[in-house]
Amino acid sequence: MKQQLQTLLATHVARMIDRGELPLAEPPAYVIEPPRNPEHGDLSTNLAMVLAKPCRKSPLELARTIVAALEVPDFVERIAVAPPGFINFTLKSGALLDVIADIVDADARYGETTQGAGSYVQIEFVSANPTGPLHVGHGRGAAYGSALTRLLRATGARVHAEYYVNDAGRQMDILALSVWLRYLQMHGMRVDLPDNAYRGEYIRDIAAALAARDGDRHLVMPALPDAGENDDAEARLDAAIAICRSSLGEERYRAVHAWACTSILDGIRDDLAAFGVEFDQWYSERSLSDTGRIAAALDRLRAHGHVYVKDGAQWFASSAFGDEKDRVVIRENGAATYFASDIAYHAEKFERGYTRVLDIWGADHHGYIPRVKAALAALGEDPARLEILLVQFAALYRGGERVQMSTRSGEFVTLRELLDEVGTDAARFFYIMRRSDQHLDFDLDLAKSQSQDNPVYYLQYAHARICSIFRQAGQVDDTQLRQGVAARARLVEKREQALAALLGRLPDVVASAARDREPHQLANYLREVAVEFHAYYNAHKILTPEPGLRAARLALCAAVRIVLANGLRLLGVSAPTEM
RNA sequence: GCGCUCGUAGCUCAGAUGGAUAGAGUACUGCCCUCCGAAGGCAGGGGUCACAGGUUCGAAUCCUGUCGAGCGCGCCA
Repeated sequence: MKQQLQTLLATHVARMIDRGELPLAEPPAYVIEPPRNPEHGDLSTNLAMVLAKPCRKSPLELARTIVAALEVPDFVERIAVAPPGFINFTLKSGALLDVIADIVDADARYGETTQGAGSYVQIEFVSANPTGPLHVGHGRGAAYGSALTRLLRATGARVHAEYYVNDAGRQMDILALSVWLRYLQMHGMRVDLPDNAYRGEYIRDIAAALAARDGDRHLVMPALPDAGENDDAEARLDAAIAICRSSLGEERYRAVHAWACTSILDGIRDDLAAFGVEFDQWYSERSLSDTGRIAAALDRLRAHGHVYVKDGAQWFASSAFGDEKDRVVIRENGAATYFASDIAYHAEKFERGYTRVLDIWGADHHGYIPRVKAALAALGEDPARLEILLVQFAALYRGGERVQMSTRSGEFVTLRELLDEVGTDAARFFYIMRRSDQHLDFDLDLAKSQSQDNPVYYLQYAHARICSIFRQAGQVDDTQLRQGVAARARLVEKREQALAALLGRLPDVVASAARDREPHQLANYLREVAVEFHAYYNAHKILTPEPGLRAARLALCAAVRIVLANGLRLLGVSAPTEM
């Protein structure tokens, strides 16, 4: 109905433009949406007010002119003009209830649209360094990216979800060193772990598993440097890595390195699977250099004249493309920087032919955006095709105090711990119910000990309650459900009309949440549906003795259940039939 | 210092490409199970939308400034 009104108004406006009644070449941007106050009708448009300025007429007068020339569709009860110039449509009550038939017909597919059809989207998220288990900070990006993937697919888009694995670089060397030192300790050697190495308990587990697999094959006396040799802790760490490499030899070092990496990656995969997050591809950073993609990307930049040498290093002239300064891509020691990998990775993404590339990053990386966009521009690509979505890290609170987290020190709450405590459903919903680009205070005590208060239970309860009603009602087969749908005109109560109107919004909400990259819009909407349903349930008896009314109400309940189930599924939250 | 993101009820947050009387959860108070699930419902108080200007029919929303908060500014990843 909304769409019919949209086309009606659109053709009307087009006609006015053709006749020269409007001093415009293109139709203006107006909206048609349900007004906040239901007393103003079922749908409302600001068309006249938007036209007022270019027409130099009063919006009220303009609205009257438009309405007078508008033919009233058969599903509209009346059209009213209200100050300062709204045009309000009140639908016939039967028309509002038609959505129940649509919902029951579409069933699991209700909420899907075609606005994203033909688009091919790549979405990269989480991409946490495999140097330790995922913690609760990563959970937010995981929940967000996963929900967004589902939302985009619901609009008909093809979506390729990807995890970029940082399996190269210094962090991984530190990890390998940390595992090796624990391994040595396990074999009775008296070696110390540097403070800035990875000290989490999981390092011991990996070392133990390495010992179980390889025995004492990596048992070599290291020559660790004295603490006093160098004042800089990071430099001492690099020296330790060098000693680790030379002590083990390249082959054994690679074995330890690979073991550490895959061990942690396996854990991350398991955690994400338990969290309901799936990827189509795990893209290895190491593969970029192995396949020569980094060199190729830098060659492309060089060919365009955007790379120069200074102080022995190679620089990309990113400041010519809006970045605040130029960036090193090849260090003086000949090693490529992380940024160089990222250039190659994004160049490769663009070559794959996506209509849209989405990166979901922690907000602390926001300063990184200009240089990546600059690189794409320098490569001759359109940076606007890359959309970088920032997720603020959740600030953790325990006992009213902020929890400081550090992967290296091993002091953090893992995603796995969170899932064990509150479950996947509560955790996912907790993350998604707020805008992801805003700071989030994650109260662990609340999430863990008082999980009853978590809003997700409110939604799931509504779903379970409906399922319970159907159990009470006995066998309601497809034929009976259709009879109830056919009898929907019996639903004359205000709450029934309001509920039906609300259910009709799901496709719009899904489309809007996908378009704005804001899954929380759907979470808020579902809460509204649950509120409306619980209120309805308390006000009116569903299972009345009167068969026709009872069937109609059951049909409405079935529609609510479908909306809740579909919406929750898009957020990655289960819809239990009983709790 | 520069840049990015913000500032809405006691607390945590919504507010749909600017719309009609700014909402919810929570907390507090009082009601509602002989009746389909009380993990629920109903009712109540609580606001100078940080502050000051500007844009226009209309601003929490857009622009400028001030104050305040978080984050970022490496040949780290």
